[in-house]
Amino acid sequence: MLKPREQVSQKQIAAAAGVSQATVSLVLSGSNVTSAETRARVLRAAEKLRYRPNLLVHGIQTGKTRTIGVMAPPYDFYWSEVLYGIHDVLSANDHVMITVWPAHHGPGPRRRHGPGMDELQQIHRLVDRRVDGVILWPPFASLFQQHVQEFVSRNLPVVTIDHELPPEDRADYVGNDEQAGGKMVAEHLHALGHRRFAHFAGASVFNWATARRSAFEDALRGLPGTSCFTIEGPIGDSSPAIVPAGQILDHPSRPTAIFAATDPFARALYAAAAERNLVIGKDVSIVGFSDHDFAAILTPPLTTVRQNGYAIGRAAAEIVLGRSTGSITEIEPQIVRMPVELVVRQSTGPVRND
Amino acid sequence: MLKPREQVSQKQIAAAAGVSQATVSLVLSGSNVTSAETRARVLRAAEKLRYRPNLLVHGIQTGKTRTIGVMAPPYDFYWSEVLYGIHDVLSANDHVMITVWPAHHGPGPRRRHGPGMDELQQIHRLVDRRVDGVILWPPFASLFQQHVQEFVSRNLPVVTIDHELPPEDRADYVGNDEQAGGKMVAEHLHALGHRRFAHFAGASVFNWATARRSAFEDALRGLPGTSCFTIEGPIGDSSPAIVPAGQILDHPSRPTAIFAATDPFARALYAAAAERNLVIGKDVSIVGFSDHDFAAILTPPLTTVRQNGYAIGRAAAEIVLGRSTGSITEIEPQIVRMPVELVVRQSTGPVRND
DNA sequence: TTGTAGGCGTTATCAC
DNA sequence: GTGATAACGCCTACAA
Repeated sequence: MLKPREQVSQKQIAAAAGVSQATVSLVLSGSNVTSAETRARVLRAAEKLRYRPNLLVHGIQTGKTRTIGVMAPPYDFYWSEVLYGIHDVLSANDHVMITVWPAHHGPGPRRRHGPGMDELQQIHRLVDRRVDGVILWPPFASLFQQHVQEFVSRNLPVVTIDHELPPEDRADYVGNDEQAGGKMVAEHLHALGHRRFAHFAGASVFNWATARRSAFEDALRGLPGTSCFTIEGPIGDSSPAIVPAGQILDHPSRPTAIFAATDPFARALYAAAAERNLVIGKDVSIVGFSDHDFAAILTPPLTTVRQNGYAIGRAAAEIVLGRSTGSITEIEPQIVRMPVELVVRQSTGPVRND
Repeated sequence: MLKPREQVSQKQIAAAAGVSQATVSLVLSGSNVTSAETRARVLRAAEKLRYRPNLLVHGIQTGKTRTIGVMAPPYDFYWSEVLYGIHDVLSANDHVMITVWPAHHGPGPRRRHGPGMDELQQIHRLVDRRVDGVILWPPFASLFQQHVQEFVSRNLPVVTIDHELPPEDRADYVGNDEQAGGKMVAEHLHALGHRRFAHFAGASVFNWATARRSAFEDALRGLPGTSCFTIEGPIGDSSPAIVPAGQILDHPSRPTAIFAATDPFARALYAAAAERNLVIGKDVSIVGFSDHDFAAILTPPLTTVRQNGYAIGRAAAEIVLGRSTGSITEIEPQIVRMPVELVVRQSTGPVRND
């Protein structure tokens, strides 16, 4: 067996203070049963040796590691905000997070031993370290739904963000109010006089995408004289979203207003519009979703639906912690839908009478 | 003591397979000393019970948790790339990272019990979980240098990114070749005919900022007929960098070319220039540093120095792992300077003859 | 080939 | 007021 790094243990403090290890434990855990002088000697020795408790031990004893697994990368501005939210709540509750993701874009061949093998390994890294719960982002939750059972079957609390799993999966959910968002967009554009719409939808494997889509389409159906077609974009936005973006603009009955399911999709529309010499906000109005950091920088600045990633992250962390500590006891999945807000900028304008 | 969550242990497998726990351990560790049938029975039982090893135990036994502490937030595009790089190397080596940061921007009063208290707590969260090493970003390393001793004095390998600590701190270092970057910028602008320069410097508490600055200033000193003044910007870019940006543009001998120490600073210059009706790339040339995701979106697209955050992250992770596993034995700090690359876009142009 | 026993760092229970 | 001792899950001599 490997030699453990020299570590200061209670045993050494005991030796230094001339008491038993059990006494050291008592003193350090703050109990009042020891004599003042013993206590002082022990504390002094502990400080001098720079003792720090071993949470691994505490973990195997109590079954709680005060550690949460987070399967969500700093994918973009929104997800970084989500991570900040999770982090801050965990920190405030003396917890910590282990972050694991699918591999990014390393050099060399991407070895996979079958679909989802990476993800299964990552799950096991979390389980083997006995995390108290996990938080998942949509690509994980939707693409690897079977893997979620690895957690649930071990009674590990699971919270998904922006992707609601079926109730039998026993996962809590925190997301944005997609319903309200889609509706806001429809009403905003309609109020500007638009009647011919298009929706540049997110991949239908994602709950948020289908929710956003149906909310928008449903709202339009309630508004007389409107028409709308929908084109689905790629999964992830590294893929060439410009192709479907072009298809939308080249559509026989070109829409005067387009609702892009994400800000990056909106960006693809900007590029496609530029190629066709269409002026955004005049020839065609565009709305995004998320209010990414770049949304306000685009020319023209993008009208979009602001999601509060930070609040989402906080809510998710609060739920895992609640499950882990037992302060949340309901068996039914908890559902949180965070309000969103329409941020009107210059990419939307009144319809042109042509 | 709290009741541990029902967990599948080797004991239970032993009971199910009708052997001793030690035998289970032998089989699961892959040794060949057991009979084929015992082995099969044990493995079957383990699988049925969905056994997973407990790395906490392994950690207290071997002193290695296969976990690295990362004190670097997904602060912006560059730092997210760094995190991806760290993550991928760790994953490939069956390690995992715990990410801790200073608190973000939570609601309510930000309670601090003294300077750097948050950070000390975060450090202890890592130490108490017995991480095998840590990676630090500049604000941490520069602002809390004394805290670094909390790690070093416990023989924990420390790698800093973009901020080189003095050798006595025994921390390895990975950063960008600031020297080369600053020089590239000076030469690029000089070649375009510029002679009156300004540098919008990063806060001097940061190594990268002073390195960038002196590289630029030194290079200019070698180019005849040039002049340059420098104004230092705020720490972090949430602060109003627009004020010093304006000072630069309002300077009595207004520079025709400005080197901003960071892309966000360049952005502040864009805003200040717009207020003054200066056309960027014509009236004034601007260069940034980092090649953030927004650099190419700005109008005009920003000329900047590209740093390879992903490679930086990978290098840092490789060094901590090397230190932790003992494959790196040198006592002197390891130093890695990653090459950078000038990305010329439209924010720089030939000097105007006015 | 398999089982017993000691130990890793800590907490909690029980004597003393 | 303090010190043995068992227990947590696992590994590893060593014994059978």
